[in-house]
Amino acid sequence: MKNASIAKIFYDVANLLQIRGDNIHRVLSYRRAAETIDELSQPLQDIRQEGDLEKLPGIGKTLAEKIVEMLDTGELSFYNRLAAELPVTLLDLLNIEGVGPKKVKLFYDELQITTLEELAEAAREGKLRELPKMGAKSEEKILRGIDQLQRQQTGRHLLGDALPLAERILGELKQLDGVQKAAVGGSVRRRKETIGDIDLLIATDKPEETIDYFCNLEIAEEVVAKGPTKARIQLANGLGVDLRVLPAENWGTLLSYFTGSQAHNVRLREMARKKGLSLNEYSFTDLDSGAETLCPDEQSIYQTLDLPYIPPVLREDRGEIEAAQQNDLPDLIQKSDIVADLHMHTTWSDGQCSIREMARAAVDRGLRCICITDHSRSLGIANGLSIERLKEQAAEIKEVRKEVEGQLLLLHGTEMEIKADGSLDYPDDVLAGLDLVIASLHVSLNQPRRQITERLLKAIHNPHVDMIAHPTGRLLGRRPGADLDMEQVFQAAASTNTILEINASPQRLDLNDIHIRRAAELGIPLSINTDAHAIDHLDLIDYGVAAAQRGWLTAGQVINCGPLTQLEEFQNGH
DNA sequence: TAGTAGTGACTAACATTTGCCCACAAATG
Repeated sequence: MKNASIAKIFYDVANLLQIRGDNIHRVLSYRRAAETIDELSQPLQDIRQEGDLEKLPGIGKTLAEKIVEMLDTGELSFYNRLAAELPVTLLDLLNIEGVGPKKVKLFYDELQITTLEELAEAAREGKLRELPKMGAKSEEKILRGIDQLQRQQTGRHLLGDALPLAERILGELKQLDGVQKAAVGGSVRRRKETIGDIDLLIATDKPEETIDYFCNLEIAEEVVAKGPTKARIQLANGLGVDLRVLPAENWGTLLSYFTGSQAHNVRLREMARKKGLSLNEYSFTDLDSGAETLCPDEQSIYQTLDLPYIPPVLREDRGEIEAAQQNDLPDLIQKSDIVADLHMHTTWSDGQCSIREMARAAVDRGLRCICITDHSRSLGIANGLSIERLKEQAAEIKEVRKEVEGQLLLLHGTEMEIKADGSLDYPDDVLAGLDLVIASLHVSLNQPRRQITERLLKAIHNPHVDMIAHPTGRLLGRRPGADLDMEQVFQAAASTNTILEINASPQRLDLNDIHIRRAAELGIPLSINTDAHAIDHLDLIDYGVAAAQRGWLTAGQVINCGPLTQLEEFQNGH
């Protein structure tokens, strides 16, 4: 049984217990365990074999036993008992905006409602308004919520879509009279690969005008909530946008609160309480005297808690608080550290620009080195290069190289197919003539775990292969990526000193943050590349850098960081 | 339920706003 399925069952158990009205600590325990499992980089089966299940945070004797049961039998008897008691379709109702465990229980107890359809019907017939604490407005809201759910508009959105949108809206609000500070918060500020909604923060002395303006934005399809300090709108694409407005004196606490993550905030607030303080989005309050301390910036919050500043990308309660306490936070890689982009395409295969155009664009962006890596012959759909055309391309690269000499190191490589049978697309003697060989999986990504893992390991062990691009092949929100045994992949990459790519394309971000961190722990060389198919794509490097930061990387762990010596040393070693 | 105490019991819980119905549930980080 896979980690994700086990986590799902724990989430379901937590929700069923909550609907049943069970002890909240019990509920939170299951939820915490599910979150822990979701973030693991290794299969639970492996951890179990090491006997380390109970070492995982939030997992003790009872939950470890339940994990073992699921690994062995594929099911959980405790869950089955709960499911016999309460219909599992009740869990679907929790996905409706405005419906939580208490309402679900109310609908079930009073009207025997168990499914979305039954709830919608009861709402249309006006039965819900008869229930205590319900009314006509709640009924309408539930119908809207169900409609939205059925139009599939509640999923997560790509950071690559949300970030530009957030900055555009913020840019407009910044122009308003009275606005002193403005920022994007939430998971967008933390640069999570996907985001649930956009959070915007404004410090102003004219809150009412700001909120009115926000609620009347052209793109606002619906105003979901509107109060004196807070408003929420919904856009046509289903994306929710929250705005929180406070005076500038509350800026630090506001920004911190609205940046999250929730888990990080809870940790900070617990620490505050241990110091006899209460922390909220307005200030610190002394629990004895009631005296308030304002924080004009985030630094002063961490200072009050005796911590160094923790950058937003790390605020996930994945050990950053402990690291901060020991003054052991990583010196995170920055975009300015990147001097090379080692994976990009041209019109020779499926790119939109010539070698010359890509080279000039790289120079314009201050890069010192790029590698042209068009697709190989078997990827016909992308106009992959035959051996003959690869040689012709080498000649053109030689020409352009002269033009940019002194400004840019122009390398000639390939993004070579690892074919479905595990063989490589070019023979060794061809590979030997290239500056950099990237190997990639594009086809037959659905092969069973053992087969596709073996296929990738074979490529890693080929002495000519320098790098594996977008290792899992996932496309965010579209396909999950190959079912690889990542631990085996990491061990092989570590032993052969093969680079693993952090593909910066917002659709991929592959490796992900958790895998990045694990790979770096094992000393595997990493490379952040754009996989650009056009000049503009070179700018997507920001997303790759953000992913690397979320994986706790320093510049020293990334091969395409300056000076170029790191790269040269690597090449000499291969 | 997990963790810490010390082998059966106790404690742990962040803090807010909004909507909507009339005191609370849901949602936000």
